[in-house]
Amino acid sequence: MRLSARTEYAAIAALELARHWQAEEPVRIREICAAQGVPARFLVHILLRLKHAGIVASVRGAAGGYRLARHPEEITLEDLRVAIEGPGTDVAPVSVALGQRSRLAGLLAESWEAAARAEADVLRGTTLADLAARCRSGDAMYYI
Amino acid sequence: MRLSARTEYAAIAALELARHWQAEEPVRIREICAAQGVPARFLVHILLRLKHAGIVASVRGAAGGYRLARHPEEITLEDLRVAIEGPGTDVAPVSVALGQRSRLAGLLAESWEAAARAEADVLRGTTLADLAARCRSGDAMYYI
DNA sequence: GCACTAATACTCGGATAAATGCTGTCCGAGTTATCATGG
DNA sequence: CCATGATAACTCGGACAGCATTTATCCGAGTATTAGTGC
Repeated sequence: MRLSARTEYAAIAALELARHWQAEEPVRIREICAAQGVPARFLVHILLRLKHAGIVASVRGAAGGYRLARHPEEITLEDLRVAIEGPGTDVAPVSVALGQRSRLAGLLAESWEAAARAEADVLRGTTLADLAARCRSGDAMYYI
Repeated sequence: MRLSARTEYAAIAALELARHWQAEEPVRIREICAAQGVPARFLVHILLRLKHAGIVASVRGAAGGYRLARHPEEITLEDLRVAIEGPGTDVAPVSVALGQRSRLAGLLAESWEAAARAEADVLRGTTLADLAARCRSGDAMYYI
């Protein structure tokens, strides 16, 4: 239920990259950290994971940095979450295991997973493009 | 996103108690463990938390045990979750903290919390009575 | 048959320990742009 | 003006340490039922 700091940092960094989507030059880690207050040495490894997941692309060497590998509209918060935490995360491993022999535990496993699906659906509905747009135009409209 | 084993065990135990809701005598820990394969010494502390949360009532002494403190229809999976994990669990503490100064992080904090709310809503819609009923009558009807 | 005592079975709650994962740092290596220097 | 080499800036990736949380286990204490024992 609680997000790991890694995942949060990943989203912050990715959203920062989304803001610079139109720019030519890649964004350096130092810039992200300066703007958002994220520990730099830690962010390195996070961006590395995002790169391996195909969400982010990197440019090496001086004047290098990171940019989004796909259009911001095609990257959702759920993408970022599974990129960091891995897809193999069972929501309720104990219930699933016990559910092999106990009908009761099996029912619970289904319920937990239904809740997790609801959460994932919401995250899948939020793209980086949405957030970037709301970030620019003070999103007073969302607070009616 | 991943449930703690404690929470899963709590739900299993509570659902087992719900099945014996109509019985006079309380259910002993050993019976729950025998039926569901939960470590006994661990379940003691879990039931203690559920008791402090007012979800479960205990009868001390020989022939003692546990029973639900409320009607199974008035106990949801969300109740069990907050009883075990505590209500003070921020979903995205980092984003909330950074959101004080960064609009970007603030937007993310809202998004994470919206997803968490969706999940909590599903859990709030599932009562122990529901699950107990489905547990008795082989719930083939749910698999259309 | 009755009162009293001992044994038993259960809950209560804290202390403790091992395992695991999270968070963050450090360091060396690889890669590229930039700049200085010499021809 | 051009070529070459040094330097700086950045990414890559593993190793590692400190810390917190999780997952139990253990033990003593409290409480009520039950069985036994003596009168």
